[in-house]
Amino acid sequence: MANISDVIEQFLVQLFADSDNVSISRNELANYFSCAPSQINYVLMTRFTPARGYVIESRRGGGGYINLTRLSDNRDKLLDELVNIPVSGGMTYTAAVQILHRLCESKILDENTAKLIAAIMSDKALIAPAVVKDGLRAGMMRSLAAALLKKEDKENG
Amino acid sequence: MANISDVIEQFLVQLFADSDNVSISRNELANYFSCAPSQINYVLMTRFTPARGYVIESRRGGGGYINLTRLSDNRDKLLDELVNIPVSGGMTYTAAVQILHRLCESKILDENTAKLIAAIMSDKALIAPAVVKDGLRAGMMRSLAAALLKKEDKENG
DNA sequence: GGTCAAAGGTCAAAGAAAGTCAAATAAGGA
DNA sequence: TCCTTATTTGACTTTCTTTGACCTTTGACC
Repeated sequence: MANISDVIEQFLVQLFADSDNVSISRNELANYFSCAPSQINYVLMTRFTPARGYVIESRRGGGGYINLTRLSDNRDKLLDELVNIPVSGGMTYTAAVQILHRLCESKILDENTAKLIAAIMSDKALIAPAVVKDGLRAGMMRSLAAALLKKEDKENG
Repeated sequence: MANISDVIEQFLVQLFADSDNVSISRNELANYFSCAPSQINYVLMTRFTPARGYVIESRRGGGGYINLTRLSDNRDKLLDELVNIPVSGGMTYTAAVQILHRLCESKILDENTAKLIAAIMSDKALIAPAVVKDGLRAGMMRSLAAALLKKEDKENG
């Protein structure tokens, strides 16, 4: 445990003792640990991933911040998978619709919302060369899963 | 919430609690918040935009003022506009979020759905060269609007 | 009508965060 | 040892905010 990354990780984990939501300033933290600011990004990227049940939001500029949310551990299996889906694999429109359907069955989405999302992910909506559409959809589905995980979590206390 | 802009925004939003019309004096406000007068313009320009459903009128000179009006949206007009939005114009993520916000205010979307859609339209979700993301979002928003219109249609027989 | 002070408007530079990326280094395993 | 993977650093970028200098419009007063 001699490396800074692990120390910073532990520090952050402790901040989660009180709450499931932690807000930090990248520069402050870097300063506190006397490391490069980008080291913070490294820690977040490798340890506070959606795969491990964290969602990160941030904002630049004056008054900027990084916000970490911890998700509860009884997450939906499907969402967990989706959040990690490799973009390189791509996702056809048909596959996306099937996934949306499954999410409806699990009551994670309602039909209405699923329809809207399907529209947004349709070939018609995605104005780009055909070859990249599948990749786009995969990325979109991943973000959707992350957002759903966060929502699910909030609802389940 | 460490930045003044957000604080001023909140202050103004509260003024809208009573009425859809708010009149302010730029200098007074700047003085009240101990900031440069042009800071007020910045807040107005970034937060009280037409995309969010606000209209601003102002007058210079002695007895000058800035008048903010919050529009109650005409649902169908908003969707009609969106359906026809030119993709070539593109749409930044910020603009997209503002539009989603308006759709919520018009009860066309609920907050939850809006958040999900925002996630799908985020820069992170759209894995593509930066230059094409705005065009993609415009296309996605258009499809969303079309889907919403269809839904409304069905609901209204 | 001309002058002037009182507003508000514009714009660009500086400042404040956070993000990205790649090179350099360290740690582990075959 | 040699190769692979993980960490550390730092230069550079992007985004958002703050500030200030200068511009334009308006109305009051002579």
